[in-house]
Amino acid sequence: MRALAMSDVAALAGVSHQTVSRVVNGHPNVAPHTRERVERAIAELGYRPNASARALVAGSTRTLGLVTVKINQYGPAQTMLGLEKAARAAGYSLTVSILDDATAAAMRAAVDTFVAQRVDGILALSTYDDAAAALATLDPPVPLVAVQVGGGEDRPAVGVDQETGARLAVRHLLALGHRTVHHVAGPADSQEARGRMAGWRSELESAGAPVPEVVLRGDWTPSSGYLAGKALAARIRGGEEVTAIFAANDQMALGLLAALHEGGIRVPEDVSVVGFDDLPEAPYFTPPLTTVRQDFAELGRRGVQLVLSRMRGEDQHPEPVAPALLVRSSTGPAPGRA
Amino acid sequence: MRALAMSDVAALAGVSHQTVSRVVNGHPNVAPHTRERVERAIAELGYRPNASARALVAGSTRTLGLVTVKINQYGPAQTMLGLEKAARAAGYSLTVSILDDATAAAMRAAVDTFVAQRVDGILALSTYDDAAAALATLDPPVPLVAVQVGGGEDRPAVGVDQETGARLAVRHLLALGHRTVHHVAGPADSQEARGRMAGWRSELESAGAPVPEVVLRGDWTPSSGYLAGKALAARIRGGEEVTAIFAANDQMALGLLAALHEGGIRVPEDVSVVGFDDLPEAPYFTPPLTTVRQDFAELGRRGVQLVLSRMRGEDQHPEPVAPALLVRSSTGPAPGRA
DNA sequence: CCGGACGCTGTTAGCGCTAACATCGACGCA
DNA sequence: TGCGTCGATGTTAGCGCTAACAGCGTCCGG
Repeated sequence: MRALAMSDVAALAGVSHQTVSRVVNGHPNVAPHTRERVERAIAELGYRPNASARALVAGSTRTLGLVTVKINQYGPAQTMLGLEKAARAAGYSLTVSILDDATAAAMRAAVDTFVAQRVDGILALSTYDDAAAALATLDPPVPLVAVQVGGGEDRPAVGVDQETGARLAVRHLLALGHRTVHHVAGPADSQEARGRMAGWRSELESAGAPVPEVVLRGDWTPSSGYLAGKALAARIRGGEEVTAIFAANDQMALGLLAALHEGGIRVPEDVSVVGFDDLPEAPYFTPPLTTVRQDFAELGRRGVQLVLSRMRGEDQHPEPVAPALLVRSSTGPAPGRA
Repeated sequence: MRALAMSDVAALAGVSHQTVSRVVNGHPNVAPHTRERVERAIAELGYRPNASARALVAGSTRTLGLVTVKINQYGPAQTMLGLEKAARAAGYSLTVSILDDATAAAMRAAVDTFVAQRVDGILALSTYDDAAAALATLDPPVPLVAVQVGGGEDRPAVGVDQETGARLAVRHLLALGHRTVHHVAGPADSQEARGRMAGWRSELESAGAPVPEVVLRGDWTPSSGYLAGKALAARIRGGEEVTAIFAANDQMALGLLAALHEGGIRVPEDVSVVGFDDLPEAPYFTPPLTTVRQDFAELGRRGVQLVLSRMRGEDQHPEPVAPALLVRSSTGPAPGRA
């Protein structure tokens, strides 16, 4: 049983396969009643043109490839949604490859598969240095754009402006009268984490506030935030002045909150906490979390827009997406200053 | 500038394109030194075989399509990861289509695109009735398996056993001495939500416990759980006996926890709460949440296994995946019974 | 020393489609 | 009326690949 082909439709409609092709592709110069006969035949047989054959002759699959790493985090997952939606809106399909870790070999294999599939463009989503390094060694014959990771030299990229986001958080805390802001950072090998840390530091510096040691470099998980919270609680009980904490993401902020709560430290009365990401759960943390929101849908849109423009040979350099601060109840005036 | 083809490699290696094909596909009967020459030429040019051309002649793209709806929830997102991983492990690529809503038209369009792309099999992931209904109207020329949604009549499907999961939760609560268990349900049009509700009810019935009215049919969001919690807190203050609550997912349990906390009701001293899903955040809720865990990786594996077996023409009917109860600190003995 | 088998390689056809060119009839204008 | 034009349709080639078959040299057994 051979699959349905254009010639089957042609036979049923009593025309040549080329006429069917013209109807399918909406060419002009087809007599209305011929077009109608062909359309009826298509509907009757349930015919769908074979994309492989089309791709073979057209040299384009109208497909984009997405490689991504460690997508269990909220941010990457949302970005992926945004990318898929934007791709589909532009008439492209998305083929995904979700890697466990960003080794150069795994990246290379994924990109290789995409190249073999003749995707029209490739999107790489990750914030880890490993991924960035692996990307740098790659030179696929189609445009490759990095999402949420500065691609290095001349690799085109889109991202959210982490530094600005962090500055927003710190500025908010300083405005509330806190003398300084402690930071629970993300992993050292994440560009995103470093961006947030850089923003935190530079905002403190430009406000003339002291820059404390980073409390802990977590791994984005609630559990590492919990560890940081335990350490911080001990220091506070030891008399150290810690009144404001900026956690590099909401999940760590959650762990932090739990540890602080256990340690009998009240948020926001004793300590203010800000996160980053705006998880759907964040408004229901105890207390509801002040955080920085990233617009992942917009990021996805720009990512797709950038590959498409590269495919057209344009040399566009999009602006980073601006994040926004959402103030809820986990932040308040510095103690003794209300 | 034409893209690299097999003939370019053949020319460089001084052989026919068919010999290149044999090398690429690992056929025997190629002289070792010829093979080596060809391999060198491939490496030198960075040649990758054109999957479209292969698919055209072989009739198989080694690609699976995944349609899914409302993937912002943790469960579906994790399942998708599991599916991608399992597909890649089996040597298949995954093309995804993430719909905003499960209208029949959108589903049909997505499946149509997959058929045009000549995917070898299709996976449909959703728990909503809309999606199930839309699926029922579809009859693609390749196997279509439903994941996490009973496909109806003869549509092959894999899923987690929601009912058993719910019974686990209820049994745990009853064993702690609670007279009965209240339920904060998920949306009425979700099969998953109904499965959890059915398990809750039947476990209560078989234990001879009274079956209270469902507190509220939420929409999986923390915010709907919060509403339920507000209502419940009011009823408790009004003197009603509510000591154990089973929320249909962790996010709603989180909202519930927040509302209970605000209402001055202690968990687990006054009320025990169980969720469903085991979010990464769940151990860090206040208090850490007892919940039911679903093994999404396993679900993904079975889903892929099922399509593949269908593609081979087998008629396999896999068992549902068994969930497991994780006891943390949000559940305790019924008040006055410690 | 010859014929058949076998191992290696090349040639050919065809997968389903689109672009380019060919054909054919109708119509308008001189 | 004749010819050019144009619109509708058909025919052909070729995209890059694999399967099937053909050719050709080598080696072994009788």
